Amino acid sequence: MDEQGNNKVTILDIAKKANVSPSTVSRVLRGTARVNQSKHEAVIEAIEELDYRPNVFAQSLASGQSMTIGIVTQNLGDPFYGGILLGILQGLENTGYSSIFADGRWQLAVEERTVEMLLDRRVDGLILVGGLIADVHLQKIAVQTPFILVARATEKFKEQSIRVNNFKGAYDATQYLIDMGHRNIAHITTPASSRVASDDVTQRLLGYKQALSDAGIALMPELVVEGNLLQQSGILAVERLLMQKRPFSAIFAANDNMAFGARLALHRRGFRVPDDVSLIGFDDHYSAAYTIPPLTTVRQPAVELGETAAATMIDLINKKALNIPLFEPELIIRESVALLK
Amino acid sequence: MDEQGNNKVTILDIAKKANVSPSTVSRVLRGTARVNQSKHEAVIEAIEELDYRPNVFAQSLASGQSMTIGIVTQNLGDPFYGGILLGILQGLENTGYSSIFADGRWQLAVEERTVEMLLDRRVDGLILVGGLIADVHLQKIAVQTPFILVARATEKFKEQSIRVNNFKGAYDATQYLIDMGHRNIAHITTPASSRVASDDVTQRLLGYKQALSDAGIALMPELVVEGNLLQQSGILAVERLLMQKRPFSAIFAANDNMAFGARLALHRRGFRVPDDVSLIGFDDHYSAAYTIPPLTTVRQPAVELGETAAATMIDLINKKALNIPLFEPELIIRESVALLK
DNA sequence: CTGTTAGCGCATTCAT
DNA sequence: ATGAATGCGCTAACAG
Repeated sequence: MDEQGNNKVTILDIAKKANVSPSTVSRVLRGTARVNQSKHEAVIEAIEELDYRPNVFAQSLASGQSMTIGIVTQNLGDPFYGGILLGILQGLENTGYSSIFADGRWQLAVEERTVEMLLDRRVDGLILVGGLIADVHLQKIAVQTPFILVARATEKFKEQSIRVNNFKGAYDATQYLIDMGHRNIAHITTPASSRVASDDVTQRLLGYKQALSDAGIALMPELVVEGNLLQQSGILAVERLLMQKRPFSAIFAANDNMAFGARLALHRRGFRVPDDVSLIGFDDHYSAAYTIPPLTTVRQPAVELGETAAATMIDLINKKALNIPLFEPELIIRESVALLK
Repeated sequence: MDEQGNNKVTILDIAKKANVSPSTVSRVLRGTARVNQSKHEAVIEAIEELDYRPNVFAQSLASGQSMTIGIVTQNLGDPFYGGILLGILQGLENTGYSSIFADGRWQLAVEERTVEMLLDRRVDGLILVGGLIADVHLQKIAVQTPFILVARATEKFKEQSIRVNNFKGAYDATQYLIDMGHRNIAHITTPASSRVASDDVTQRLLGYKQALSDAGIALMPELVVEGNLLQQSGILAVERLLMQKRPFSAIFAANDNMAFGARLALHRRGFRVPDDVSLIGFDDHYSAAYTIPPLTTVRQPAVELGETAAATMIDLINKKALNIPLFEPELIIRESVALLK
């Protein structure tokens, strides 16, 4: 037991107290070499008694390793990303690595500055959750520090990306609507041009198309409208949909946010969900179960993604072989979809 | 312009290149003393050409300052907390300080470990966003590292807490319901016992009571029910409310999550919002505007809270006088409240 | 297995 | 104003 938090205890102090050399202390501390049992114990004891805490800076300076991994976020406050972050933190627990966060706010300039900062701090690895940084820039980073990509477009860096089977998720959602009797199914996606950061959305579009195709339903181009993943854009998308004469009985939105907006727009126009229009989102936003009606959606295993990212990061640092699974999303059936009469 | 990210450039390299001593380089780097104009320029130039990046560990080791402030969160993924974090990040921008995050997950043990980690990393300051750490523990921390409290109960540490006028927010919300003709107004709060971490909620309860009292409306104890701030508990609260015979025409929930749950429960029981029951929440959850109907709520200036926390932290480190304002929340009127016929 | 010797890269006296 | 010297606390060869 100790009383003062004022920690000026160094490795030297405990070396003296334990009657060994500093190096020996360092050895038991890092487990980097075998040490005589009695000395080992003496050191441990001294550490406890003096309440010794290693100076991280000295350690890093001497070893060249910072034992920290940098995490770049874009959406502090977003539930899905939050789940990923949580998973990363859990995955890093008891590994000896700590994490340092920085938020890019979905602004390229901020993100780049952020990464610079992390690199300056000599992080041993980088986990990018979402983000806009160009592949060429990533390539430069790669020569200096290993990185993992989560929830981000990944043509070039598949091997170091944690990926979800968005195609499958979208396919299942669409097929479910078809099974419920719907034929005229609208889809809210994002503009191809802005899909740089999320070919996820592209995969969802493809899944939608494939499901229609497999069911022998012709794709109606007018029923595919675009938004920007924010709620507001779901409203506009539905406005556009309604302005066309092309009828539809169901909407599959590429994410829950847009589904929320879509529902509000439908409501304003006097259409009831699911009585008049069935609705499915994507992400299982944590409000989805508490909306009226509760929203059918596709859940991505956010926490697992994060945990895998962390584990993979460590493997990468240790130059172990990587074997990243493709995660399967899950259709969560709730009351926003009705059988078409 | 440079091409290789491989940075082994030290202060010595640029000293040579600029024909000065390492100390001089350090001086221009830190601006710690006047340096001859020409040498100054030479150093700057060398730095640019060699793309020199100071080694943060060496700096910290030598100076004793880490230039980082630790941030303890509890709710990665929660929009309100996310706003605070964003504000902190913004407030720290261009101050020379960087931030290192850690999440306590609302688990005391995890939180304590987390703080230890941050302390080991010699953070110059600590910002605790929410959290359960006991006051006595905080007291111990205080002797070692200055800290700021945000969104957390704060009997003992008022001077270093960023606070919101929850009383006023709740008062305004309740009064609004009264103005709309409601007399039988239910309130969903949390159990007094679990309010350790959030006397905020207590303040909301008091504001509710005061508004009733000021309007000459007697408080109906049966109309005050308890939840745990999660959506699910809002459902249960309404169930309990409905089971009693005591009629009510409006509900003011201590947060939006519970309001969402309440609305779902009302819906299931066949009550419409706002036709049958008016509803107000608290927090301006970012889905609140997109629910059906859009939810009237009280907005806390999350980002500002964070910014203030950051600014205050820096003042604290520099031992400047603190002058923290009490933040005023704002009633956001939406369609979930109707005039009582 | 263990002690000794050098640094890691920078900030900071101390002289000059 | 500026260079030389010293040390921050620890790790990593190097001997023994």
